[in-house]
Amino acid sequence: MWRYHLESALRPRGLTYSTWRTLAFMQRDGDGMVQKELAKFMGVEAPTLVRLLDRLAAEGFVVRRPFPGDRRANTVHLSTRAHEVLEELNEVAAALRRRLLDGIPADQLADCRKALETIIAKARDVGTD
Amino acid sequence: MWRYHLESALRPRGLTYSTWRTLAFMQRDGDGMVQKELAKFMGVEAPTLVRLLDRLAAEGFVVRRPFPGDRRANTVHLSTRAHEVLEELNEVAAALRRRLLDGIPADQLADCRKALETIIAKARDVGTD
DNA sequence: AGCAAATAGTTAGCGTGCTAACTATTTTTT
DNA sequence: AAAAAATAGTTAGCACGCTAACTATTTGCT
Repeated sequence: MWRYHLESALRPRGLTYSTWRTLAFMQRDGDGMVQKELAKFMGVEAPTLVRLLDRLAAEGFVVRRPFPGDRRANTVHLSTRAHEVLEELNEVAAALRRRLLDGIPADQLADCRKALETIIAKARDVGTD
Repeated sequence: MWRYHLESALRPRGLTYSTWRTLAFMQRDGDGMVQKELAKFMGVEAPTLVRLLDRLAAEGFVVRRPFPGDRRANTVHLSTRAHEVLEELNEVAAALRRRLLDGIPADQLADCRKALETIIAKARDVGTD
């Protein structure tokens, strides 16, 4: 539903939920990262990121540059246009988030977060035993 | 992660997470339903269900039968083989669920559920205003 | 009765996730 | 120094979610 409600703001700007999410991760800390790192940061496999970047590059939101020191690798960078669009969209996303969480008691949210993080930790363990 | 950990039990039986989920919904209450109803019950669009049923029918897990009284509609039914496989898989899924939730305080889980349900309710509202 | 609108199911096509397999480069081993 | 193994990125192909558009039937209107 989160995705769904954002679509109306994303589509007219030529983005989908996943391409927007990619830009958001880059903005947060990933600008200049090598693809492999960004994929891990986003929790996505390398081929998935390749296609997202292909689209973003075609639309002029992202540039791939050769990584000096390893000719296999690219660093990825946000265009100025990407920064502009992100600024608008971050506000839309924040408003939706506020709206969805509004009125939920803080301790309930805290418990929820705690429970979910525990589940995630346990799930990570399942493979390794 | 839930999906991912179930895959190892599903794949050798010729199922994916989504096809298994379809069978599980049918077992729970959807056996004999018309496709439209089952889709709604599962929270999925009609064309999505069509493809899932196509695969399940091809593998012999499911049968479509004409719905008496409306020649446009089919009812869908589990095969006996589907019932057998479901029995095994439900145990696997229950074990995983127990394992993931084990040790999380009951009140934390209750708060989590409450918070998430509130968010879902709010999200449903977003469209209608 | 007869035409318009709605409905059940389907097909077509896009976006995103995955794994497997390929190329080009880098690192490690011998 | 040469061969083997590992790594970054990519391509190919599958599954599944969606919307849009089509067919066949049913329902509703006049």
